[in-house]
Amino acid sequence: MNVSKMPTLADVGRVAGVSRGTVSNVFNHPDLVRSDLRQRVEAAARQLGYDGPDPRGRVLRDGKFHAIGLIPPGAYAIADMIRSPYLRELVLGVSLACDEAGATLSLVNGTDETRISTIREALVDGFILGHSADIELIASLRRRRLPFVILESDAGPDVNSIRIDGRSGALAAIRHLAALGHQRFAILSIRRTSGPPIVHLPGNAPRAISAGFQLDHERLFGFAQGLAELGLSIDNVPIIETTPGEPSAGAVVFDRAPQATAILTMSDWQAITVLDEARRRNIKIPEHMSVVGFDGTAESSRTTPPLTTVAQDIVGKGRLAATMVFANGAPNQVIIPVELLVRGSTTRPRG
Amino acid sequence: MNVSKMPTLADVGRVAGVSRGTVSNVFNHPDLVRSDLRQRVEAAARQLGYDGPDPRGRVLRDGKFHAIGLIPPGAYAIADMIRSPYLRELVLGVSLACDEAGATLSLVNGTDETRISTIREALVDGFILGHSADIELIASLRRRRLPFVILESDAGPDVNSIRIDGRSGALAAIRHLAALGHQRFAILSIRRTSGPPIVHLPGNAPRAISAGFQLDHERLFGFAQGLAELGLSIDNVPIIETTPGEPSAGAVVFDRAPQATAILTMSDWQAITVLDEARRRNIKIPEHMSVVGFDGTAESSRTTPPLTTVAQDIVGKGRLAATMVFANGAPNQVIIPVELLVRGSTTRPRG
DNA sequence: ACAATTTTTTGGAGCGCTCCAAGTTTTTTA
DNA sequence: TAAAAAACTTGGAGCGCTCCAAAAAATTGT
Repeated sequence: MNVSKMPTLADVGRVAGVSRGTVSNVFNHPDLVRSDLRQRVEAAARQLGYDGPDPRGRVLRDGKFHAIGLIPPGAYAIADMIRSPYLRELVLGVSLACDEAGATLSLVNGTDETRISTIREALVDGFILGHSADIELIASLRRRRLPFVILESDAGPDVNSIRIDGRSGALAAIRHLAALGHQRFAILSIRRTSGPPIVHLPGNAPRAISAGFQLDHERLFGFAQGLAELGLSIDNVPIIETTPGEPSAGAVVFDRAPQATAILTMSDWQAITVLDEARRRNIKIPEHMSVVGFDGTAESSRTTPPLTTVAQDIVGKGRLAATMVFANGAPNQVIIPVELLVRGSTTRPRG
Repeated sequence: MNVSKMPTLADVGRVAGVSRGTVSNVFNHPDLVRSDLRQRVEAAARQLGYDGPDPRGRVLRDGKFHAIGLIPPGAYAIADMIRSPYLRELVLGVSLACDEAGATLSLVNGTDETRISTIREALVDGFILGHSADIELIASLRRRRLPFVILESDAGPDVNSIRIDGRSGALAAIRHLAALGHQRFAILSIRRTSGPPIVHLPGNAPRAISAGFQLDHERLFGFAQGLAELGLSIDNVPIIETTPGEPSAGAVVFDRAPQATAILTMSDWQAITVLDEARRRNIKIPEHMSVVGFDGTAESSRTTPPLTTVAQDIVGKGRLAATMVFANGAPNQVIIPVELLVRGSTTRPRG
């Protein structure tokens, strides 16, 4: 369309009768330029339709993009980012820190296959990596030699990571249910790969629930500990792995674990699907079934009934992650505390 | 941290004993390079820890960022992007098109004040502008001479825009309610500035509802037309302007327009707040009150009851917008059709 | 009025890359 | 085997910018 080349600093300088450097100063350090010259330059810029230094040149010269890349977990790229209440708040936190730092937030897209090349070419100064941190991804991040932070996945002492204390949270959830008198549980865990829910019922020993995220393992460990305090074994608790956002998660748990009086989940998102399914089946929550979420998202307080959930400061986590990337300091592993919010979705079991 | 400079094409060339150009070819046009040389170069790259051409250099040379900037409407920047069901689907659509084009999606942040400078400096090849297209913003987009598309706001024949046929949608909504026998309506419109809901009751003439978005005006026009067909004037219908996401929208409409039997909204998001408030007040939807949403978001089908709503292809709109930016062709104004989805939130009025 | 000091302006260097015309080597053809 | 054709490699140019040391201009002090 626009065949006419964009004017450059040099063009403006030529028209104003000053050097490139002075024009640059007018835009970047106006206080260094005498005011009459400054006005001449500004007039020339206006005349040429020059709107300030082109970011392309600046990028090369400064070596900085002033942008941060957010790599979503899982295979669904930005779709999940949008659909998951947890990820939404995370994005919000990251974006707030970016705002404050005058940086831009780039959503790094692509499937598992293209993601590595995307990482190599993304126009960012650092990355925040969602919770599916596989070896190859981390290797490619290292090669790029940019600061990065991994969430909910500990990649060792030489890598920045931020995690919640998922184990304590899970433990607190079980203790809360135990105190209410629950004895029969079901757990909704996260399936890493796509596909229908995977159902692990007691007796299907040995149960291979090792393919998930580190996030799950930690929480399952907490559940196991809590169950042990009750004299129960997690091996006798049905565990159902569902893909994030899988709408049938609720249906599967009601169908396959009908004896449970309380359902523990890995996210508010999952818990919400359970609530939805319960409504569909006319199962009253919490009277017929207690449900515990995870994350403490804004959504969790708006459901009917409001969710009892293991809350974390998600926005703060996103903020902190971005801040760590910007700071680019020594590797650090942060653990964020969690808090069990007891709300309306849990009560004593019937009967 | 990393004091050692990153290796460059030239460094790799030096080690491999070839020229810069050949190394560049190895990474960008490997078929042009004899295989023995290619392997030598690859070995040298590996040895130096060179992970491919630095995007910074490429940006300047190619003049392209391969990225698109999404400027959210309103003052809340990315927060709204995350909270609004409509914007979420829009982001999804844009991101899908970006994926296909191998481009990155940048969320252009900043408040109204900083947005102009952000536009000047964003590392993108074009913009998609949410529905709050003010003159100054458009002027600054023009100055940058990058392709851009405006959504839900017609800025004239020399600017790309995509809009839904909001008037027809609004008309269809009224006709549907009229066919059910409704006579008394209330309208939830969108307040452009922040603050509590603004209530326009009949009699408060002249009603100054002119400060909103073009989006609203069109729909209000459609409502007015439909009301006229019923022999009614929109001047006798309460109109309440609420900020997007305002949780009290529902409360205000029930308090201030108690005589209505049907509530028309500008978004599913608003309609959902009405549903929430109704539940809180034990007002049965649709038995006690009919509610119509706008947008046809995924959320609208999951509410209880599912929303009757004026649906548009939001994901497709985002996709199209991105495609138009990438194509950078002659200015074009697209109007997307809408479809009234009649679901559970509307029925004949009581009595 | 002139030197010393301060303020302002200049233009070379270089950020890392890719294109491309020209040069070099290898392969094919007669 | 030499010339013609094809395949491959080279390195200069230049993308637009900002830094910075040095030059130039303006101001101050005596």
